[in-house]
Amino acid sequence: MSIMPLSPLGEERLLTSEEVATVFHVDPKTITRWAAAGLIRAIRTPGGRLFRYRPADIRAILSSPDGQAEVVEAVSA
Amino acid sequence: MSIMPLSPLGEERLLTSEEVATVFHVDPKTITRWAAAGLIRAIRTPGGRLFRYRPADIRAILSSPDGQAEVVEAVSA
DNA sequence: AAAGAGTAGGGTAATTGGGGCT
DNA sequence: TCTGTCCCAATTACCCTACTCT
Repeated sequence: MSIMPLSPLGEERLLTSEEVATVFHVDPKTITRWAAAGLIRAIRTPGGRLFRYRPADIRAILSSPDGQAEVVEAVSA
Repeated sequence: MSIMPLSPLGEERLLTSEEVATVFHVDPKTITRWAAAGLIRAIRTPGGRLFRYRPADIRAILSSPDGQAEVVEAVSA
């Protein structure tokens, strides 16, 4: 998988838990934990099984010293 | 360079306290102290327990004669 | 439709960071 | 003052299984 810049909708391709885990250098399980705990915004696939993440949200966390990326919007629920 | 794979966001993977400790040949605890004291920039995981560091920041410190790497926002993507 | 790959969930052990002390 | 080690609590990592996605 290479660099697929944008999705057909013109947005950046969503990241998988494993990809986000790679960024933070943590276990993929930890990412799903953060998502489940509402610590990071996640998008659930219609099947309800998978978590996907917006690159912008991840970058926001990386830019925050506290890792507290303001959850601008409450998680879907 | 480029032996180190880039993360899905196009950045280098973050380093753990232990990895940074290895670089400086000190105890990991010392690294977290530096981070807590603001001597080196650190990114906390959303879980709030772990510290992660940008390779670029560490390199900056290593390149600085006094080890005084400005804590400025080095990266602006 | 079937098979293979990938990912989330559960449970438990290990690691990490905070505070205190040397 | 700064660093390393001890104890403790919370988070994180690794095991296996079940279900989804391609």
